[in-house]
Amino acid sequence: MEKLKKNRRTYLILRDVIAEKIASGFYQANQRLPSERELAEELQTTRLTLRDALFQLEIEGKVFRMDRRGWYVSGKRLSFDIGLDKGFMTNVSDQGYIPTTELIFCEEEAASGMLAEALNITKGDPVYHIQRKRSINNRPVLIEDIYLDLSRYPGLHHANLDSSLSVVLADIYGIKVKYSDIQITPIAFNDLHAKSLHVSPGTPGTLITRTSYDADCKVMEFDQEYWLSDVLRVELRTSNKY
Amino acid sequence: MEKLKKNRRTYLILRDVIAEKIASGFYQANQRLPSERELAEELQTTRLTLRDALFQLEIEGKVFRMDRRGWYVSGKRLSFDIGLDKGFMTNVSDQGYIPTTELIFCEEEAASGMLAEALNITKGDPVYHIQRKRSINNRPVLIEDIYLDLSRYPGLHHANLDSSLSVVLADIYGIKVKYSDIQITPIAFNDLHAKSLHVSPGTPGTLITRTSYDADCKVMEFDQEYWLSDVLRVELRTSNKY
DNA sequence: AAGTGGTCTAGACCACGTC
DNA sequence: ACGTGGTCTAGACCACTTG
Repeated sequence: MEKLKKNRRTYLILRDVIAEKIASGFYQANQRLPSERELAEELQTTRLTLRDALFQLEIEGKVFRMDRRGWYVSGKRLSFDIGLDKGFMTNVSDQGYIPTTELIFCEEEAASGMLAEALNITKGDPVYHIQRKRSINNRPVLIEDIYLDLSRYPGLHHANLDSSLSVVLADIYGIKVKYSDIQITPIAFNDLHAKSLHVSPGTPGTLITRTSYDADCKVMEFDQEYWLSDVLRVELRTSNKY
Repeated sequence: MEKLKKNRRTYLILRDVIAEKIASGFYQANQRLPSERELAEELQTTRLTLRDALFQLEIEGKVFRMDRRGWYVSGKRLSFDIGLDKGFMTNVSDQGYIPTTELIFCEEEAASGMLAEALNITKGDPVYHIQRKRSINNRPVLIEDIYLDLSRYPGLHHANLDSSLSVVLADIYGIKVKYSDIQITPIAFNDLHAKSLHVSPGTPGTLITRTSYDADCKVMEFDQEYWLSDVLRVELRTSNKY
């Protein structure tokens, strides 16, 4: 590797060099890259400049980090059709990946003002808060917070929450989603959520917020999904309004 | 400003200090922050660490950069309801901001393979390519590429493309959008698009791709919008499927 | 012309993951 | 215990924007 020019966007050149090695298959999907010090030496540059190049590739979704574990080559993005209510597990396995869900906690708590508004209840009312971590091929890719109006779902504590919640609500309570209001916001992971996903605080994320309504147009659940941006592509078809 | 501890995520502390000054109104929306060197001195740190803090705030959407011009405090995000086909101009002005559109170019070109597929025509067929830059309160926030099957829209060259394209298509050709297929993908700005928006290459962006269909379910247009992530929140309601 | 942000150098120590 | 990535220092020059 010959010496590159100084002070002239070296990191963009390095970015392209590494991107090319990924495109050509020299580095394979999900493979760990050599250590930063090795790569920097191989490319005749400093660690700092090399890291700039890797950050670029990270934002582009071509590599990802596991905090303090190293850099890995990203796989294909998950295509997430938000109009179908397919659920995470089905959606991921349909695309040939292995999904897993881990329940982090579920507990009763008093509704905050924001939650009360979202669930259309009174502040301080009991809500059921479920937090789950979901992975694709063993890589954690999203943290999900689900909030339910506890008075609507007596005995929910006993249900198995590792799989699809909508199946549970349909089977036990006979309640199905009619439609949902959804917000998609680009965000940065905060320190807590970042830690859960083994990434650095500030990693680019996509927050998908969903308020689901049942056949009576009553709020069924309020849901916040914090996705790592590089794994995701959202798809949808607008409804026909004519 | 007292001296902070070494080697201990100083930049996260600095991030919070600056975020607090923004939240408290000490720094107002759209105001330019002091120069990096000034801020670093004021906060008793190095420019590099200070920049780490600013990058964090950038990913969080709390500040933004104009390339080589400095750091600015972000305003409220634009809420973009993707189900309504309100159009950029109306949408922005409804939320109290001033929208502008600048035509960068429009030209006839031969369809690439990808385009031919999207427009359901044959590779090499003539397409009309329109590129526009759109701004909110004078800040450029998105680059838009529109592709049209030229054989469907004879004489399109003469139309005024500064305003709404859908209005043009409806008024002149009597064609209206029935539904659209949409993809939302987190991306990084490439060097070209970054330059157009006065941001650095690699700035986080959101690509919204839209294929619009008319009443006969024929493709009307294919559209790629490259948004700066920090200005945007996408909203939608899933269609009722029961 | 001055000042700014953008990039880069050549180191260093720390906390954590892995063995 | 070792190596890794994460963070930080104290500079420097360049390209560009602004006055």
